[in-house]
Amino acid sequence: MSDPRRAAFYARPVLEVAPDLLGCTLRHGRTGGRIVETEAYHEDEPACHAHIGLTPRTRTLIGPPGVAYVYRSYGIHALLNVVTDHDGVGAAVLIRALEPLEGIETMRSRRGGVRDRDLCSGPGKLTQALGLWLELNGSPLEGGPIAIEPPPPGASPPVIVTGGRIGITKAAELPWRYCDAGSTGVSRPWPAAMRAAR
DNA sequence: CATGGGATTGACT
DNA sequence: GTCAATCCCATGC
Repeated sequence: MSDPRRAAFYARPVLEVAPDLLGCTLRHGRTGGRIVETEAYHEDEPACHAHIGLTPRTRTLIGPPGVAYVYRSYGIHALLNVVTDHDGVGAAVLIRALEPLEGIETMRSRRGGVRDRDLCSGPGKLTQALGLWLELNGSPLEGGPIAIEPPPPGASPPVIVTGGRIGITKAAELPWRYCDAGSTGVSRPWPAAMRAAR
């Protein structure tokens, strides 16, 4: 099961889905990029929003898989997750970085003059570059405005390295961050295994 | 009803 | 390296 266009792709444990998304193409409108960094979150560990149970905020996260969970971070940024596992289990993959592929001019105008390599090199950056906002919370990833597709034919497969998750204070020791060591688009700081591989 | 804390980023020293 | 911006929502009184 490696085709994200099939619903069963998302109805799996989050630790399987998170690495499988590396190399796939994320699209919104005429903008899109190759997913090069993800993180897994699960209700059993305290860094996950769903750890506290069902609230208005966590309804999407705990609901059926295969939809987008978009929330506001630090009052400023929108962060994109894909919901995984079964209905009733709070688990999702945070999309942390892309390598820009399509609609680069549009991304540049939305991102205000940063270097091309920084257009999507962070979870808040990529939502801005793709024009993803909070209204897309709950959108299906099949037949909706957001699409995730398998790697294009001939694309080099991701070199997957893992590390601790970024920017959290709880359960940061879990190695649930997945990066493509072959990409320069990964957000800082790079995991130790990735620095060693370069 | 008041308060506090982020799954971040960009500007500045 | 430090730090402020900014707002939703969970929590506590």
